[in-house]
Amino acid sequence: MARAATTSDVFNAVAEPQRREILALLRAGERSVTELAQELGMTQPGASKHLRVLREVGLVRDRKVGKQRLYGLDARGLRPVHEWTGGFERFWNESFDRLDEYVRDLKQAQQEE
Amino acid sequence: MARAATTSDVFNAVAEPQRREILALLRAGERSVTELAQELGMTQPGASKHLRVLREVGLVRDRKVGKQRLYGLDARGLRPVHEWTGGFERFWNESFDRLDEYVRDLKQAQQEE
DNA sequence: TTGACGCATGCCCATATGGGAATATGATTG
DNA sequence: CAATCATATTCCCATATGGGCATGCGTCAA
Repeated sequence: MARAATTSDVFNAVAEPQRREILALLRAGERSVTELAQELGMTQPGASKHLRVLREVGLVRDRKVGKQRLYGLDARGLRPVHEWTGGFERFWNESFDRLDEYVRDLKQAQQEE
Repeated sequence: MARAATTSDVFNAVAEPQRREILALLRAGERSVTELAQELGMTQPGASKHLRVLREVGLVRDRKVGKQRLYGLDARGLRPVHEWTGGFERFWNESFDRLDEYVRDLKQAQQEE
């Protein structure tokens, strides 16, 4: 099968560093493709492609303004990701005396291999 | 270049649905590879491969117990993902009267295309 | 030592990139 | 209509899967 299509869900769309940069930049407001490309140091086609992915999963919206196309953030799709990871919060906050002990045991066990 | 290696960072590792299932299941406690495979309906090699990815990005720890290998959750790596998405919280919570209006404008603009 | 069991790997395949370059598409202006 | 600007697409390539299957490897029991 190969990997899931990056356009299939938000998790995949956000797995790409440059796309995360785009989203971060769009927090400051709408941008045209060229502006995005310049500010993030990518080519215009490159920006377009990433924007397409983001658009298809609904993380950005585009709007035509003259011959430009302004892209804006629609972060609602990130909420599921935030909530999913949030479901693990108690695990990374777990009292470290227990976690550290656990990790220590692991290392010891591995040394004994 | 092709896509970034899934073992390169947590975002990629978590982009795979089955790997998210594994992590979710491990919240209930350590599991052997076979147990995981059975409970999630995947083959043993399949489980092993996903576990390897998770291990390489540090989301799980393994421990030898007899001829079994117990995998346990180490969710600390998920924190950056949670925080990154958290940086968009105010955008998805943004007063919907404004967002809805924005979206409405977008749709209208698109119909006029 | 020989099996049997539990996992990890290696192979092969089909698929989905992400990047670069060239080009098609759309829209605006003269 | 022609020229130009802003984007989107298309090709082509190298790479990284994820899945299925067979197999190697380490461990424990008889």
